[in-house]
Amino acid sequence: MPSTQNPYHQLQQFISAAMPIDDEQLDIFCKKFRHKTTKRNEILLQAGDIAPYIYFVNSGCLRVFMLDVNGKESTRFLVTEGRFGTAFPSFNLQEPSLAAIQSIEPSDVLYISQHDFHALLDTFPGWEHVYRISLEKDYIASIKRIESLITMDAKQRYQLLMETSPTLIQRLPSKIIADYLGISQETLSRLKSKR
Amino acid sequence: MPSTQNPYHQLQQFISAAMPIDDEQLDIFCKKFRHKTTKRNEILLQAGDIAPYIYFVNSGCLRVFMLDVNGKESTRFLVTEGRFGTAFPSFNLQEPSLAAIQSIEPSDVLYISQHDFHALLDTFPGWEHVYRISLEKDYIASIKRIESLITMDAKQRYQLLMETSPTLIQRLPSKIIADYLGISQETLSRLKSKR
DNA sequence: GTGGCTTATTGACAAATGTCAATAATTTAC
DNA sequence: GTAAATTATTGACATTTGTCAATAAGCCAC
Repeated sequence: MPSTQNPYHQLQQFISAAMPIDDEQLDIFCKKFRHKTTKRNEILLQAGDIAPYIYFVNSGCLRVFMLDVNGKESTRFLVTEGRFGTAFPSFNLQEPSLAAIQSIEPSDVLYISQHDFHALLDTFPGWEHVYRISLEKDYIASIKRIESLITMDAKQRYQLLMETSPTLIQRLPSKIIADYLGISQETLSRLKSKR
Repeated sequence: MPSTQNPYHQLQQFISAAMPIDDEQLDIFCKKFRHKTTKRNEILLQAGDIAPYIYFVNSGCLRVFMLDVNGKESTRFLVTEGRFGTAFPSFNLQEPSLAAIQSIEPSDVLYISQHDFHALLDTFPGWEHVYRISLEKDYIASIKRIESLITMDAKQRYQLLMETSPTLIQRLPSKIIADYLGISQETLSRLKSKR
């Protein structure tokens, strides 16, 4: 696994594929990120705190989830290898987060503070462009999720997820898949058994 | 109503408040947009077509909605005065749209092609920044909508909408509010009567 | 490897929401 | 202003999904 040798390898690939940048600048860019490995189920952000960091996942999986007063969890977002993720409303607006962040697998991540992240936008002319494109993609993904939630029933949403992200379903415990789909664990279990 | 005198007035306000720009440049910017008034229920984009335009609403209200095989409509997005809106995935990726766009009130709008819109990003240095900030806001709004859909029941979602957008509820037919909340018209009617 | 904890499955039932139909109220178009 | 169309409400019932509980299966830590 490359990340054990150079934790910045994947981020370097990501950035240099997205915008023209020379090696020296790329190094300066990446060094703004710090490196961390996490344990299974480690909490990276408590609900109620202000999200200080955005993460880039080298390996593993982060989960952004909410916990209601009855203890019911709802997974808002899942972040796997090669992707950025955080509790976005909190990170962006620097207000207390409704959601917590947890690494559901032992993970290898880079992270950068909100201040440094925004400083990159000023320092690297191409970065605002790359970030904007990335926002467009994330926004489209969230629109598609809204569509599925308002137009599909539980079974259709599960089938859609099987088509679009079969690896997620294999990889994650089904209680988390159920949370993500907005249905109960029992309903998901029944969907799976009844064809 | 200012828009009857100068249809660009509101867009000028919007842009000059968001980025430093002199009057001449502002004029060049705004003239990339064309002006149109719509009739009630006029369809601006058919589902299946590629969204050519993004709209800026001077007055009235646009609705981005999906229609399933059984004729059930689901409202994905509502766009009111002073806001940009389109069938975003289609406009951005230039692929056929799952959603249609309709002006549910007689409306006064500006519109610009995808090509011209992106050309503005190159021509006006500040515009990429303003657009990025706007994307962040829209993305956050969509995350909050996902949260409400996966954590709240119909009554809670309706109460939330009453708190955050009371004017929308007054202004739009309740069948559209119901579509937007992802519930049936009858369920919404019952929620309203039962306190 | 074993014990203990977490997760998954299944059943019985309850609650929420949808569907269909009939009627009432409202709005629109002319 | 009036007729026609659309929208809203309400009832009866069906369906979906959730909840609780019991058990089974899987997995993790030591």
